This record gives sequence, C-alpha cells and structure tokens, in this order.
Amino acid sequence: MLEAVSQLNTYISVDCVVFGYDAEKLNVLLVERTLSDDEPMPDFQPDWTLTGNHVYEGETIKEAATRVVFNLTGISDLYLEQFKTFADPGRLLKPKDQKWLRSIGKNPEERVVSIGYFALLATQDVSLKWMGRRVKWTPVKKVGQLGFDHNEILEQAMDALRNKMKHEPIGFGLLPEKFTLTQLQTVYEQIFDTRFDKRNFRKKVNRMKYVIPLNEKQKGVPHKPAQLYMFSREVFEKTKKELFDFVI
Amino acid sequence: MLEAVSQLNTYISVDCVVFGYDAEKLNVLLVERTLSDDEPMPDFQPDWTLTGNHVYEGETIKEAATRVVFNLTGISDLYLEQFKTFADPGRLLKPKDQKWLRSIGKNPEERVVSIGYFALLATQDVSLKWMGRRVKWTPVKKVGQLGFDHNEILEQAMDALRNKMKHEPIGFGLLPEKFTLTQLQTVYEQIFDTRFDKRNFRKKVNRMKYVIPLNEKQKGVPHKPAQLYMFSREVFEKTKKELFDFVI
DNA sequence: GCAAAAGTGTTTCTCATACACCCATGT
DNA sequence: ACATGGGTGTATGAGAAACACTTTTGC
Repeated sequence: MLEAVSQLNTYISVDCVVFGYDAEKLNVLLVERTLSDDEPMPDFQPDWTLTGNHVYEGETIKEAATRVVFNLTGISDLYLEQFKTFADPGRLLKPKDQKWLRSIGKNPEERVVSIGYFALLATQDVSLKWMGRRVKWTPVKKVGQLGFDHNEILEQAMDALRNKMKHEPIGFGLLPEKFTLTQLQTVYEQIFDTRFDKRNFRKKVNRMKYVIPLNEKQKGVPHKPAQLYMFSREVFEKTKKELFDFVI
Repeated sequence: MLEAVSQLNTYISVDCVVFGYDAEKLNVLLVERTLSDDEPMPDFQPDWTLTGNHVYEGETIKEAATRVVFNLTGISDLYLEQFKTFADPGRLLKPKDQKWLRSIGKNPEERVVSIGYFALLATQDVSLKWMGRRVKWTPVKKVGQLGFDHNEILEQAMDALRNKMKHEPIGFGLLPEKFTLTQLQTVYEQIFDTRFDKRNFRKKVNRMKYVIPLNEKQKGVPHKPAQLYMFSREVFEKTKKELFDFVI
C-alpha cells in the first residue's frame, strides 16, 4: 500500500489546471472522481475534478505538479506556473467531498492545502494516458459542476491565465511548435472573447522579432497555404524591454 | 498555553512581506527571531525574519495574513495580496532554523507550508507595535541575511510587486492618502530603479482620470507648494480598459 | 534675494485603429 | 469555376520621448 509512504503529507496537494487548445477552443483536462474499489459506496455517483495529487515525501511542489501532468499526458516540457494556493477551512465541506475524504482514510475535519498550478498544451500534441480513471478534455465554457472546490480553482486559473497572457508571450504554449498567424490570433480571440483586425494583428506580430517565420507552409489545405511561424524564447528574452504602464 | 489550540495547523503558516515607503525609499518590516524565554539557548544569536505566523484553526489564510499585519502595525485596511507559496522540503535546513523549530516543539523533519503575502503601506501612517519582540523597518536594498528562507521570499515578493505595479495602479498603496505628483513619480523611480521625465510623467498621469487633484496644497515647505492628489479606485474600475499587449 | 522644488509646451516619431480587395490552393 | 481562408497598404489620431525655463514659497 503506497499510502503509508506518503501519509505524512496527505494534507499538502497540488491541483493542476491543464489547459489544452485544440485549434478552435480552450479545453481543460478533467479526471473522473470515484471511490477506491476496496470501499464501494453505491450512493456515490462519479463526477469530475481537476487533476491533482498529494505531494510525496522529499518532492518539491513543482516536481509534484510536473508529475501529475506527466502521468496523464506523457509531457514534461511545458509551461507550468504556480498561480494560487487554496487552504481555507471548510473548502471541502460538501457531503460528497467529505465522503471522498473519508474513503481515502482522511479526517474530513482536517485542513487540506492545495497549491494551484496551471499548464498549457496544444491538445494535438497529447494522447491521454489511462491512469486507472477516466480522463477527458472539456471545453472550458462547458465545464459543469466539479468536485471539491475545483470550479473556484478553475476560475482563478482562467483569471491568472488571462492576466499573464496580456503581458507575456505565453499564448504560444497553447499552439503546436509550428503555427500560422491566424491560429495565433484565434488563441487570443478565444481566450479574451473578442475579435481583432487581421491586418493590425499581423502588423503588431511583425514587430515581435521573437515570432519567427519558417521556410515552410501549411500543406493539404483547400485554400492558399499559410506561412508557418515559431516562437523563440531566447530572442524574446533578448529583445523585450521593461515596460511601465499602469493602466488607463 | 496557546499552542494546544493551534497545534493542528503548525504546518501551515503565512509569511507577510510588509512593504513600507517613507518618501525616499522602499522598506520592509522585519521582526527579531529569538527563542522562547522558557527555553533559553545561549548559543542562539537573535537575527531577523519577515513577519509571519501559523494559521489558526477556523481562520482563512487571508485572515491570518491580515491578523499578522494588524498585530504589528494596527492597520487592517491595506493592500494585501497572496503572491506565492513556499513548501519545498528542506527549505528550513539551516542549523539555526532547525534549532528554532525544535524550540517551539516542532519536528524539524516535517514539511512547513508558508503562504506568502505582500502588503503595502506608507510608513508615516504607521507606528509599530511591540508584540514581545523587536520590530523594525529596513530599506529593502540593505536587508542582510534573514532567518529561514526569507531572503528568497523577499526577492520573490519584490518580483511580484514590480510585476503588478507595471500593469495595475497599486503604487498608491505606498503613499499617504494625499500625495503630490513628484511623490508618485519617486515611488516608481525607486522601485524600478530608473528615472522618468517630469513633464512626460505628468502628462501621462493627467490622462488617468482616477488620479484626482484636491483643493489643497502642501504647507510649510520651503519652496513652491505642490498640488495634492488622491487615488480613486472607483473611478479606476469604471475607466480602465482591458488591454492586450504581449510585450515587444 | 536666494535656494529649492513646482509646474508647464512643442516637436518628432511610433503605434493603434479603421477599412476592402486580390491570391493560392483543393475540389 | 468556385469556395475557402491567406495575405496585403494607407490615412488618421493618440501617445511616447526628448528637451529648458518660469513660478512660488520659506528663509
């Protein structure tokens, strides 16, 4: 039984909001919540939660978050950022959450600290791994009621994502390595729920020396094939200027 | 003995990086770290740490952070933001940290989660409270070696402060309610370690409708007295526009 | 009257915004 | 040939940046 090893730290967990963009919309990775087989509980209807886990002994919290994402996606080289910690008493008071806590042998009165991370992926790069539970992508706009306080965590992750995307070039993390300018524009339009003018958007991107055109075009599309681009973090780090813009 | 009450949560603490601006430079609030009187330990030289405390039973983490700041400053109406959580194993392995942990009856092997908050104040609004320990303002640029991993936490708080100040109007939290434009400019110059052109700065601030001139001027200064201004969060919330600027 | 900081205007250049048509490909 | 998205230029207005002198007060 693994639990004995990690017992000491069952009160520290990481929850990962894994965002995956599929060329049309933003999705989030959910796993089914069931009770362990040892302890069947017929009145527990499975539902869905964000992905998360305890932090193991000796493991840093970022390692724990990386492990959680890797176990489900096989990907470890991705944008991953700690955005907020959830540790209020009574954040897991719903009857179903309490049942679940008891089923894994936890005292449901005890406070659980969840450190929230969000991660960015292009869904096309991923094939989901079966880890003994059902796993699925769900469009963020269609997420229903989640287990624990995960609707709250998802909302705050979206806020953090939007905020960061406004000022730093992380949107590329949602695209495949080679992408078209229309794909890039669509990512921002989807996440900010707005539209941009194509010509102005491209003029702006043109000034960003870290968005680099490749000697390559789309293939097999039933229209004029688009130029492919890549993002270079190295060039970004060299060319960015510090800015000062407390907002009007 | 208070400890019995809060025993369950000694593994969750908040650390508050309280920034205070004194019209010249940015300071941070430090408290002296000593061992409890019951357990004198002659080879433990007092040193300094950020302010922090356990989270009490039934208390939210933000309440805990507010309490920590209030106990030392008497102020509860201030900018306070959770910026990062520190929970890695071995973050308190220095011999002095281990001694201190043992002195309060904690197992030094056990992981301690610290949720980091930063707070903003004008030092002139504050008279520090004696809470059984020495407390002082120290210029951020002159902070020496702190206890625990608090140098790391302070650095990350500075990063978070700078980042937020670039894009949101929180610099006002470091000034008294009524301030001059030169004071405002100096805050930003100090924190970003740069200089701005006075005329251009004032033109920019002029466009910010939420920086409101008062019918009041400085008094008793040996030069032309400056116009006083205040910040209005309400006006800000109404007039800000969402912006889109992944940085060049 | 002098020391000290407050306050103010113009020019130049870059960027944001608004807007409509031709191009290359697959079927 | 036609349907589909790719790709491009110009004009206008706002803001960023650079730059030097006059004003008001306390002493």
